[in-house]
Amino acid sequence: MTDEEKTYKTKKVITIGIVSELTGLSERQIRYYEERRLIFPTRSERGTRKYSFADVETLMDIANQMEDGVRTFEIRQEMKKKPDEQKLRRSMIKGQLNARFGIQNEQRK
Amino acid sequence: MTDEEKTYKTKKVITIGIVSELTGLSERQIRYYEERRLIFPTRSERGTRKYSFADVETLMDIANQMEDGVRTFEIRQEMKKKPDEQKLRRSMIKGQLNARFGIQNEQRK
DNA sequence: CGTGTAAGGAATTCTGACACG
DNA sequence: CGTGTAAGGAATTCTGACACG
Repeated sequence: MTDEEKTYKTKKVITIGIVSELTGLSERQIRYYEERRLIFPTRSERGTRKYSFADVETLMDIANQMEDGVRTFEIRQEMKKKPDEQKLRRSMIKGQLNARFGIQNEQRK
Repeated sequence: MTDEEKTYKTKKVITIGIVSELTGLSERQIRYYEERRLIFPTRSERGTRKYSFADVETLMDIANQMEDGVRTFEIRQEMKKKPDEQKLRRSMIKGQLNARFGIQNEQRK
């Protein structure tokens, strides 16, 4: 993945209405998952939420887990354990990887 | 580039206000370039324009050319000649590539 | 707990037009 | 030709709250 492609995935440019279309979730649900600290959109200058494709994917994952009866609290716990894109990115920014690339993103436990 | 990454680049999910922030162009300019048939956003159900990252890049290219005094008419001509991402994509959809990958995207003629 | 809804306001987007040049 | 702007309407988004459970 080049830097440009990485940007496409993580740049926050999608408004909540389109995220709703993309995920099938209601805006209410999307805002609630933010309140529960499962996703972290940025804000535009006037305060509208902006999401990335990575956020959209996280939301679809959340939706699947909610269907299975998982609680938001539990989903948050699980996200802490599994290094996902967000955490991977964070460590990349810290410049402390380059060596370990074996981190996996298991779909089902 | 995987299919997913391709989607990130070409999926139309960005509203005109954010495109304006990203490119530094006014909404008026962006709509005008569409009128001049240089970009082709899709529309949401209620009619708001949606752009892709590829569109944003095209717009930045257009902005550069406009600065150099190139007319919209001439930019359109040039886009016809040079196979850019959009055309490449089109031929990929047709399934008729896989063999030729030497198409270049010259920055300056 | 997770989500729907009505409420009111603020910001967004749209179109067609006039303006300058 | 390319772009700014005022105009009016329609759609979007935001927050805090009540509701059910």
